[in-house]
Amino acid sequence: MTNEIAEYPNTGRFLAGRLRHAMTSREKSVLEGLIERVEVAEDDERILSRGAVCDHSTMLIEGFAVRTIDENGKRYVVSVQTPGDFMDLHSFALKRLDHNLVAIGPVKIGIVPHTALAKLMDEEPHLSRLFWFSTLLDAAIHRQWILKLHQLKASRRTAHLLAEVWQRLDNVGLALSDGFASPLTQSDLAEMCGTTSIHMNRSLGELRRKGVAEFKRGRLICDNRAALEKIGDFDPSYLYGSGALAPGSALDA
Amino acid sequence: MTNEIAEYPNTGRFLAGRLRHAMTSREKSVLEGLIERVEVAEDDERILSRGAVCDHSTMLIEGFAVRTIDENGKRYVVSVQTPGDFMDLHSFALKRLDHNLVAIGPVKIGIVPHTALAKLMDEEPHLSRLFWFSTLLDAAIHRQWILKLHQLKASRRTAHLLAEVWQRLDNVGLALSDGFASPLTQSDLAEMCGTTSIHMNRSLGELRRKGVAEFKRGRLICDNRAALEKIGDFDPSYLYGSGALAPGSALDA
DNA sequence: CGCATCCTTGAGGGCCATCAAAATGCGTGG
DNA sequence: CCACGCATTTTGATGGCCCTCAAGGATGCG
Repeated sequence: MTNEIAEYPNTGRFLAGRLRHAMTSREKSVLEGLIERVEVAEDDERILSRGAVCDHSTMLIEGFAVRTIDENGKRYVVSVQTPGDFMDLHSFALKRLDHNLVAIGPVKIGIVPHTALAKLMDEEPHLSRLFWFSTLLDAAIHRQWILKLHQLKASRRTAHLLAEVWQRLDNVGLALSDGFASPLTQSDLAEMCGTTSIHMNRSLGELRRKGVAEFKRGRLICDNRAALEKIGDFDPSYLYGSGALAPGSALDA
Repeated sequence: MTNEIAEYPNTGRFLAGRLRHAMTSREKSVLEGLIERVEVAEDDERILSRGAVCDHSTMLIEGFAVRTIDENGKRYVVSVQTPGDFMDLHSFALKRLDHNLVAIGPVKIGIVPHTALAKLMDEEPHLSRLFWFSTLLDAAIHRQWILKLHQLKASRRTAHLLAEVWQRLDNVGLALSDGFASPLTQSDLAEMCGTTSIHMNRSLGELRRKGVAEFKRGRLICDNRAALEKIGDFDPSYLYGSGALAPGSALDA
C-alpha cells in the first residue's frame, strides 16, 4: 500500500483492496495522469452542488466527505466517502447530480476534467469497466444502508456504520489495528444513521456499555471487531473486496 | 409510446421518458437484438439469486419485481423494478450480485447474454454510456429511498413510494390518468417502506382519510396528484426525466 | 481564560412493532 | 350456486424506540 501511494500519490487508493489488483501499472499511470490539479477544502465546505452543471469529476485523495440532499431547509446525509473514492465520477454521465458533496474535516481532492474522461472511455475499455464498477459499488453500499434502515434500530445501525467505515479504511490502508481515526463527530454519525445527535450519543453509550466499541472525537476504539460486526449485522461482501461476492471468488452457486 | 412497443416489443420501454430520445433507431435495433430469448416467471419466483455467478442480464419487459436481501431468515426489499428496467445490468460488471431479484405477480423478462454485452461495450460506445446511465439512475433512486427513510414517517414514505411508482410507470407509458394498476399488495408496499403490513394498512388509511389517495388490491386511485406528491415530499428530478436535473435542461447554475 | 463546539443526561410524548383476532374478497371444486 | 380455503385487509391494545425540548458538562482553541 505504501508503495502504491509513493508511486501514485493522488490515485493510489482507488479501488485498493478491491479490483485495483486488476489494473496494470500502465493503467495506474493513466489514471494518475487524469488528475489535472489537486485542491483542498476545509471542513463543511461544499465541493459540489446539486443541479450544477459540472465539467469535471473529483477523486477524494485525503479526508472524508458526505453526499447530502437539502430539503425543507434541512440537510440529509445519504452517503459517506472515504479516501480513494472517485466521489462524483457519475457526474460524467449524469451531467447534474441529485445531491451535494460536502467535506467533513479538511480534504484534499483531485480534479479530473470530463474531457479527459471522455477520451479515456474511448481508449481504455478496461479502465472504463473499472470506473463503472466503482459506481456500482456505490449503489451496493446504498442498498446496504436501505437494508439496515429497514432492519436495525439506531444503536445497531451505528455499529454497522462504524464497521463499514472501518472496513473501507482498511481496504485503502488507513485503518488502525483497533479502529480508525477520523474527523467525524457524533453529529455526523447521527446524520448518516438518520437519527438525532442526542440519540446517537445514547446509541454510542450503549455500544460502550456493552464493551463493543468506543467512539470519542472521531476515534473508534474497538478490541472486539467480531462483536461490533455482529451487533451491526455487518457482512463485508457488499463492498466486493474478498468474500463470497468477490469478482475472483471460487464460490460458485 | 405504442409505436416504440410495436417496433421494439422487448426493449421499447428502456429509458422511455428519460434518455431514450437520445438513441438512434439503429441503436434501438441493436438493443432489441440483444434479447436472446424471452422467459416468463410467476409471482414470488426468484429470477436471480444473490451470489450466483451469472452469464446474462435481464430486461424487465412486463410486470414488477423487487430486489431483496435475506438476512437472519427474513426478507428485506431494497428496490422495486418496473417495466423497461434493465434489472441486473450491473451483474455484467459485478459478476455476482449482492441481492436477489424476485417477481411480483407474473412477469415477462428478456435474457441478454453477457457475451453480447461485452461485444456491445466495444462496438457501441454511445449505447454503453446509456447503459451506464441507467445503472446510475438506480443509484439515484436508492439515495432517494435513504433520504425518505431519514426524513419521513411511514405514511408519508408510502405517499412517496406511490408517487414514484406512478411516475416511473408514466415514463414508460403504463400509468393511468388517475393512478396505476399493479399486482402490488399492501404487504409488498410495507416491505418497500420498511414497515409492517399492519402499519402500512394504517398508513394507507391515513392517506385515504385525508382524501389524498386510495390503494386497493394493487390499484392506486388518486385524483389529486399534487397533494400526494406534496405529502410524500416527492420531487421527480432524481428520476432524470424532465426537470432541473434533466440531461438537456437549460437550467444551469 | 473566555468562547465555541461537542458531548452528556433527563423528562414527556408520538410513532410504530408486536401480539391477537376478525372481516373481506377471490378462486376452486363440489 | 354455494361451500370452502386461502390470501389479503382491517381493527384493537400494549409497549419499546426515538424525537423533542431543556439544560448542564467537557474539551479545545485563541
